[in-house]
Amino acid sequence: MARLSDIIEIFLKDMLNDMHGSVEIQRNELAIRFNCVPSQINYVISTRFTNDKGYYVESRRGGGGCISIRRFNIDCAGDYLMHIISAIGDNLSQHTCEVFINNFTDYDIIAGREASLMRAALSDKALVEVPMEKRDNVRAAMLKNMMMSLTVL
Amino acid sequence: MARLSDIIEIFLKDMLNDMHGSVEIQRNELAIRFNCVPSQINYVISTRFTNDKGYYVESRRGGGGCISIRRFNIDCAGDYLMHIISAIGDNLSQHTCEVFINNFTDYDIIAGREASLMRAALSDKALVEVPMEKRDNVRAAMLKNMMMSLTVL
DNA sequence: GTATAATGAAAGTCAGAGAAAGTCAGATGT
DNA sequence: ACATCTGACTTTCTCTGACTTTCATTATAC
Repeated sequence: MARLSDIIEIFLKDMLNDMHGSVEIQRNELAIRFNCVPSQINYVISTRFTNDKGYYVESRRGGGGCISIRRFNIDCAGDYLMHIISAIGDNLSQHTCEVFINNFTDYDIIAGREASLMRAALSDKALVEVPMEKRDNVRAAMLKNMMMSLTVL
Repeated sequence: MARLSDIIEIFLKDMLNDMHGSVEIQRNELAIRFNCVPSQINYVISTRFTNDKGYYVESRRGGGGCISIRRFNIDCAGDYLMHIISAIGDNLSQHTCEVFINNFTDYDIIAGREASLMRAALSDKALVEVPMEKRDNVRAAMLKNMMMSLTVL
């Protein structure tokens, strides 16, 4: 929507695509371009370009400082998947699942319909009959299992 | 007669028709337009745009937040799917799921990868933590939910 | 000439304000 | 009785500004 954060996020992601997954920006410059306070840039980065969304961010302060954003290179989807699978713990909230699934689509590991299927399977609605205290546990097992099934194909 | 909820319901459904089954609204804006409290919108949505009436509702809070309503696509692959969905009972063994999934692939309703995702999600392995007596029940809910999600896009 | 101090130009942090939507119990209407 | 409506309160997300930290460059001291 008209959220500044979303606009900046898209701007940076487009930039990343153009630059093959690695950009360097100046915080103040970007803030001026989008007519906001510099710390807004930090907000966008810390909410949208986190480590577990597949980004690596570095920065340098002082004169001529800058922020560099790199996207993990996942040319081998299988490796990435295995990495994720092992990183998934034993409990996953519906919300955390969403984050994972969105990443997978961002990285073209799964298609839109596949994402809907996964969301549908993992939703609280589908799992309503599973006792609360087991639900996040079941979700973790399901997500792992589903991701596994993709590495085989 | 002419209850506000009905008026808002009709308004939203007209909007859905105009927008090919998918709208985004702002709760407060709508409340102002109909001169009611914002929570009235929640009431309308929760009573009229439920999942089993064929709608998907999502929302985002915070500045620039919104509510999005999508209608299942009942005409395309929909009729057949809806038929299938209603044919699925309340209990499904892993084996029965297999049969369904194989049928879906045979009739080109789902692709190969989609089938493996579904098998993975519905397998006994993924659902091992779900108590035995609930498992077939959960499976039915999951399969229905997954098939539903396909009718949207 | 080298070492240190001062200056300025970045980026970082964090708490708080603001802007939505969600919840729920109770009042009201039919 | 049941559906509808309201308002107070909660939660989540976004945005801002004051203040801090870090770095590079330039000026000063020896």
